Amino acid sequence: MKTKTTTKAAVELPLNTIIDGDCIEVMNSLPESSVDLIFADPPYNLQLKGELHRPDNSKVDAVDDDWDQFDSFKAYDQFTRAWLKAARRILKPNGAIWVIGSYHNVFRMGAELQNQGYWILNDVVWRKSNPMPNFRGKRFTNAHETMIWASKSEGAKYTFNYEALKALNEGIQMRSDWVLPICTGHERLKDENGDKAHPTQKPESLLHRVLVGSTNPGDVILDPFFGTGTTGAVAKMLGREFIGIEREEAYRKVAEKRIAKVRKFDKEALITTPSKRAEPRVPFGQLVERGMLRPGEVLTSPRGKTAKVRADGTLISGEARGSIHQVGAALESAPSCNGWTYWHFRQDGKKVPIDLLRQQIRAEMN
Amino acid sequence: MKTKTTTKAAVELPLNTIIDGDCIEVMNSLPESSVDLIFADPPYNLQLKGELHRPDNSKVDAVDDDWDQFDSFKAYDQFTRAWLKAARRILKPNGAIWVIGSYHNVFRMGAELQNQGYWILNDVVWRKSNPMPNFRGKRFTNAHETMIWASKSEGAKYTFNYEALKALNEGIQMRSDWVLPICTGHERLKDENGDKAHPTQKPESLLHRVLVGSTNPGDVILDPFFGTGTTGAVAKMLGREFIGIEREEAYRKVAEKRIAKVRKFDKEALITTPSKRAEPRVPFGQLVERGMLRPGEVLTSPRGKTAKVRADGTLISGEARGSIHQVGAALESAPSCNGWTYWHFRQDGKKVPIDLLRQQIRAEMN
DNA sequence: GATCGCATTGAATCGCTGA
DNA sequence: GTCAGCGATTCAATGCGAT
Repeated sequence: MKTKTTTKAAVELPLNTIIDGDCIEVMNSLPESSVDLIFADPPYNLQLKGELHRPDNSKVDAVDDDWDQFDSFKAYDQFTRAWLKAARRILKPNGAIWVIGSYHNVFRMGAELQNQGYWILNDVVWRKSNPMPNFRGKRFTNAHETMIWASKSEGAKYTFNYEALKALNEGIQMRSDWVLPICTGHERLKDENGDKAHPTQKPESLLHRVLVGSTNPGDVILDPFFGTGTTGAVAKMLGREFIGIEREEAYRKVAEKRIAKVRKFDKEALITTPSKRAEPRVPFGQLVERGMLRPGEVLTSPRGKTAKVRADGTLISGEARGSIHQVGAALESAPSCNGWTYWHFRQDGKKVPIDLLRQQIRAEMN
Repeated sequence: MKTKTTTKAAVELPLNTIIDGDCIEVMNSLPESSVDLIFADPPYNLQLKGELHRPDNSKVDAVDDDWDQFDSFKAYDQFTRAWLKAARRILKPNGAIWVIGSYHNVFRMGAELQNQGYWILNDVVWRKSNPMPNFRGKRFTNAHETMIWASKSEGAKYTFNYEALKALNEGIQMRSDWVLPICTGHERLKDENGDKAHPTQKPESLLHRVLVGSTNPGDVILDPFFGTGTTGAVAKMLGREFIGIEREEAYRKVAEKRIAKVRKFDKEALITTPSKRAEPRVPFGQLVERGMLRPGEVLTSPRGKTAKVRADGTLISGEARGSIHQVGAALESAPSCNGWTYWHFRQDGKKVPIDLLRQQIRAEMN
């Protein structure tokens, strides 16, 4: 059943295309539970009243000048509710969403995400290394934007490439604040007049980190506010599939040209540092069966506890007997214990963790 | 009229005291338009499930206090609406509010601030220099909290001491992200058992920046969730008046004792923001994210060894894979290797060390 | 006395798999 | 559906005791 859904979706989805239209209508036309990740950078300018929609998809009257602040928040909330709902329908159960915004709109998006049952995993701050200064000196330099990362629901098994992100950060786990420059220079797309093609083009570095961290090669990434296609460009580089939705023809044109020029990184470069959780399981008993450890042999802990190996791959130490993990936990009075790194054996006069033997077996398996 | 109000308030307000009671009731009993600034650190509504252990099996002492428990988002919203409304009534027309929270509650607070007509001036990110890591490797390190700074209404003449903040920041305009350490060491208040007196004590450096930036000497600052009184302590140091509201007797006692010890204008007691002029760390992965080096690109060593760049900022060369330093060391059979000077890339037909790219990034950051 | 190393700790929505 | 067992997982700072 699961396979069928996946296949069906893969066939029907308009992969690696930019769809013209209103993002809510387009998303509603796509099959449900078909997308791995959504990255959304919605408009937040309240002047764009004409782009707002009521929940029934009718357009809000743009000519109405009598809106007070409350009315405009209300309209913005309706718009937010509608597109987040459409987005949630097409997300796979283990899919996730990223939204980005500033203080003008991010609080309303965050609250609505929670209201709809999305489960917030982190809020991530994009700290701009070269923001525009506040010229009037009346406020703090607006030097960051906020992203929210959420799974479709509580308890969902979202993708998180912990080791790859840690590698990107030179061995230290990635934090919720990312220091990256804004999009300038030759990366910044220009129109035929030489003006910037899009007012809020996001840097590719931002998407690189998002996609390396929360998708796998081959995943389908949808961007309902595609703009000039940063999401698509980075997805293509990284060997992911994308679907873009954009209603402005000028943006679609720029994006298409841009993505056509992008070259996918070669396969070897796309393989990132794997998670240990994904490695094949090796029962401790196999070390005994293979004679790497002999029944009766004594294992030691870092702090000098000892246990004896038994023929069935269990350990015995005083009253405690059981798996390498159980006996380790019992001796340390700990809630749990990783026996693979806890127990050591003697090799060439040195104490070596038994995990080394497991690694040997795993190497043979490849 | 304005003068009269101010005088009246000054007479009636219970300045520099900690009031016992529910903050909503107490605020409703105070005269309207009488307070210059409100700083609020409300319960975050954390929803913790089981216990959490560090990798060394020690147990994390989590925030599981009764005052942080709410039945639902609806209940939390109701609470938020009520205290923000009470706060707004007692604010002077040109007064302002700061609230602080995490992704669990800050979106709901921000949206409600806007709904009530407060006017958001900035969201400010407190980037913690020493946050608690993510122990299970399932998310990003939760390394920041968010503050929202808002005036009572649009167009109000709020206080902003631009020059003072610029001076605090070594002559550079203050940004919306502040790097400050969490509250530890001697500043962290302990109870009679030597345990932390409050689970979420804020650092004085944070309040110092808030009060220097958005109040003047003599201003009245109210904190409806006073806790152990960081707001009061810093207000006293800086020659401001405070009003604290706190319903837990234990916290009030600690706060009173603490504030009694504080000396006004004691230069030595003033918190100097640590000026970190050390060279910022630049992970190699950032060169890849930023497109300065592309996945698949080949780096060379002075003696002709080669390695390929991968998307997660690691290198691969034959069997060796890992950081620029690890792979360099492996190829040279050396105990260590500075990958920044060891590895070169081609630029204009010449071989250039990748350290040049790091220097470019650092130059941008200053 | 200075230095080194080890233990402690902080607003946290912190597994997965197979029987 | 539940439940038990395997086994993966941490950074910066402070403070204390040993050298």
